[in-house]
Amino acid sequence: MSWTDERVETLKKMWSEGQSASQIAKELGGVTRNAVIGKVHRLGLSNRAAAAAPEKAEPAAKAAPPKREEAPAEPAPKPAAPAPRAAATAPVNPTMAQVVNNVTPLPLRKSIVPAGQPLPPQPSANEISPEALASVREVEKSSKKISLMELTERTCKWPIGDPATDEFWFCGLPSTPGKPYCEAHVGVAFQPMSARRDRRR
DNA sequence: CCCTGATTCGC
DNA sequence: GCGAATCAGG
Repeated sequence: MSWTDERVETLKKMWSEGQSASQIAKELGGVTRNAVIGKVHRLGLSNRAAAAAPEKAEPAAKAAPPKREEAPAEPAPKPAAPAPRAAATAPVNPTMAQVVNNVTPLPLRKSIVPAGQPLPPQPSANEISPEALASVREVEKSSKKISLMELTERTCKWPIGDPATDEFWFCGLPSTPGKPYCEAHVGVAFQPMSARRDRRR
C-alpha cells in the first residue's frame, strides 16, 4: 500500500477529527499505526490543535513554528464547548459503526430510540432471565462508565442508563474475547432461542 | 496488559 | 519518503 492522495486525505481528515493513529490505520488498512504516525509527522500536522483550541492562548512562550499560516481571521466558533471531538458527526469509527448497526441486539433497541421521556415498553427486559439480570445489576455497579468514544474492541459495549440524559454510559469492562460485551452482559445479550421461547408469555 | 503519540534510522 | 523498532508515557 502506498500513500495515494485519497489515503492521505482520509488520514488528514481522521487525524484532525481526533481519531487515534491505530484507528486510522485500521480504517485505511494495509498500514500500521506506526506508518500513520510517521506519515502524520512527515506531513507536518503533528499537533492536532488546528481545529479549535479555546485554551488561554499562550502569548509569548514558544508557540511560533516556522510556518505561521495561523489564519487569524477565524470565525471564532463557540468559546464554551471545549471541542468534544467528532461526536455529533456521522458514524466515524468502526466502534460507532458497530454500535449503530446491529452487532448489539437486545439493548441497542433501547438506546436507538430518539429520546422521548416515556421510553417504549421493553420486551427485552421481560425476556432476560432473572439470574442474568441480577448479575448484570451487580456488574453495572462496577462498570467503568465509559463514553461512546472510549469504546474499543476490547471494552464491553453494553449501554447503561437513558441515552436521553447524561445518565448514560457504557459498561466498559473488559469484553469477552470476540464478543462485544463483558461476561455478564454476554449472558443477557446472547441467549439460546429455546430459553427465550420458554420464557415468553 | 491495554493503549497513546514521538523519535530514530536503515531501507 | 517510508515504517519497524523503540521509546516514553497513561
